[in-house]
Amino acid sequence: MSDTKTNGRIDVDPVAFADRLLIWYDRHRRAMPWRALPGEAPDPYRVWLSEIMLQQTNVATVVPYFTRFVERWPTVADLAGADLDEVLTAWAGLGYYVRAHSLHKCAQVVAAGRNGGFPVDPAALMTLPGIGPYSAAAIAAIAFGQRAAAVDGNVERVIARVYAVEDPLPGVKARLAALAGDLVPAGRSGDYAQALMDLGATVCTPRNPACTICPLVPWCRGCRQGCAADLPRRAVKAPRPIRHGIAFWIMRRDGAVLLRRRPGEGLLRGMMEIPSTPWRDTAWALEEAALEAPLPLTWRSLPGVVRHPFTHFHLELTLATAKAGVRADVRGVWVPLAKLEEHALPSVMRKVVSHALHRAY
DNA sequence: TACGCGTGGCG
DNA sequence: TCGCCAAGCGT
Repeated sequence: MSDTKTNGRIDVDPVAFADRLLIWYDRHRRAMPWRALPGEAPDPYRVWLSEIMLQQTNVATVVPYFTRFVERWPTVADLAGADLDEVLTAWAGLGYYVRAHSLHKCAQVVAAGRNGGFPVDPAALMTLPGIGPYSAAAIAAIAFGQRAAAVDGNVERVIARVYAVEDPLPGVKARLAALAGDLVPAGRSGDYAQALMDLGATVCTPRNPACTICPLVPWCRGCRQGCAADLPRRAVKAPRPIRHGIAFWIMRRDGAVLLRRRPGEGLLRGMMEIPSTPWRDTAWALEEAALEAPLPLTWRSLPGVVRHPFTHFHLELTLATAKAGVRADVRGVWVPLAKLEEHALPSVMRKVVSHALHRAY
């Protein structure tokens, strides 16, 4: 037996656990643009940038964004010197846009600091915008070799299975973090953090975990009990309501379309949008919606609906279109069709553009 | 503590 | 098609 039950708690030997995991990691290490090669010193700027982008976001999605960012802004000082709107435009499509605001702010704080570099320990990192408990620990471990437990969704899942924790998330978060903290080895902290996350992403997956090839099987109570795939348990979530709106696709005679910037707080903060009615629980009639339009024009409904799922509601947008004169005076910015990509349009608004272009004529 | 905050992939 | 889930943070 590799573990013993004591006081209802499984006792895992941390040294053997970490050794086995690191051997697996050395064999299966996946190259990623922000990862240093073995023996190479990591770049804290790239580690930080990747960790912010990877918050609730898959590796495959992040890679092209990360590459564009470091090509355009190779150092934290470069990023600090960029305009916020440039950063928002480069971030467009990645989601959770408050991260882009925090990223820019954090770069400015760090670049203006005494040594122009990132702080080294988790507590100091936590004081920076956009860096919470997970990111602070991950950056400290990966960039600076500190012994810190980076506990993300992957690690929570692995730990819940190893210890067969039946209590549901999010209530059990603190306990999982404590268990994870007890297992962090003294050496190779960065490799250990990345190994545990890689294992969660590729072997100890949410559904159909590959227990037959898992290096942690000797210690995994969830696997032995056959309940690994059911863990971690989660509290039931409230159903997402549907909200409705009408978006106004306004084409000027010279071929430009009206965009406007969303407020600096709330959903899609600071991003550009096709103007629309407020998004509410009931559908809009066109005559009623016209009162919310940026200009008093003659509207025509386009067939079809643009659907987009947000975290806490589903949006259904229909489109109304109209033509405006070149002298139309309105709050917003007129953008030629060919230049829409140069603006910070979130995915839902790209869907609106696509829908309008396919249905308008 | 619980909620607001995007998007894409997968079964 | 749909619900779940992802290298979470801020309030």
